[in-house]
Amino acid sequence: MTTPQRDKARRILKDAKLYCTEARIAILQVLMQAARPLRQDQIAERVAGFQPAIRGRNALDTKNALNKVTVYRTLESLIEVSLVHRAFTYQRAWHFELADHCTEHQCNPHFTCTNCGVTHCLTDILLPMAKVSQKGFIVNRQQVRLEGLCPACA
Amino acid sequence: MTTPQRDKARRILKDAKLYCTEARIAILQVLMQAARPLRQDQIAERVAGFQPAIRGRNALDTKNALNKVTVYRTLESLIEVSLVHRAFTYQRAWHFELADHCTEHQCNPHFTCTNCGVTHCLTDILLPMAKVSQKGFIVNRQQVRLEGLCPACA
DNA sequence: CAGGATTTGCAACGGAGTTGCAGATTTTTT
DNA sequence: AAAAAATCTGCAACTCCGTTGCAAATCCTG
Repeated sequence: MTTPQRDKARRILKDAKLYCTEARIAILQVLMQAARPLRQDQIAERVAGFQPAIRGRNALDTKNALNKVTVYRTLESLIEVSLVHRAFTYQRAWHFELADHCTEHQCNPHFTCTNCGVTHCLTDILLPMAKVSQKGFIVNRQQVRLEGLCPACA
Repeated sequence: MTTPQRDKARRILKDAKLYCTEARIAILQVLMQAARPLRQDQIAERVAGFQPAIRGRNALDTKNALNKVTVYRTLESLIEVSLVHRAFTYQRAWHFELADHCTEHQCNPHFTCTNCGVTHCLTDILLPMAKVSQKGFIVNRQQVRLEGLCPACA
């Protein structure tokens, strides 16, 4: 099975010097298609819906799902090579997204709707970096979290 | 036992229409004395060191400590009346501080040292509120998280 | 395609937040 | 001041999620 997107995922992984495993390819594709940061379980869920069956011990499983530990470690490896990063939300579980529009230093604000709970990455804003005048602090990273109502719930 | 600070704590609780319990008084005092956001266990630890013994089932306990559930619910009640709020850190456990310098809408950035792990509330800065131009988002709250090296570790 | 390097799944653990409930405290009423 | 009502506290037990150990499966390289 080969599709343009799948090939792209493979290339990305190759460039990052990571094994091209089905799990990584699938998760990367899910993130490429995602419009917003996703939780691990949401990622697993979407992977399960994928066409090319993930070959693994449970390949024949109707759900075709990845183990949560696998998702966890896969994301870990993707984060390590800076392809993915954790979004910074009001919710308890971590959210993940491609590190596309963001630098290590600063990334777009993450907005969480207090009504529906969905988190969005607001790619059109970037707050200025904080200028810390207090003695001796060295800031390496800044993240902004917003809370309110999303268009659908407002 | 009565001290100015203790009396102040009582008054605050009274004004907030909360029962003046030993747990609330003690925790409020700990937060008033704290220079930075604290985790629940840190709060419990400090309460345990307090002079006026917390009268409770375990009053004679050498540790004179509060149950974590009590700390949890006490903080919850203090948050509900806006006396306290959760700081927004890079660590997994929540941190609490008096809602002194902050409004519900916007609070000072929280800085976490990547070396020693300590979190500070940088009271001298306030980033402008994000202007969300994306269609239809209503922002009610903004929080900023900073990461880097604190003066002691730099 | 064999063999070593990595990854995956399972099971089991860990930290931190939560809940139910009975008994203890605080406040209010009498 | 005592009794009643309202609220809190501690205990035990649970949930959610992230994390680790280890053996089996998969991926890459020669």
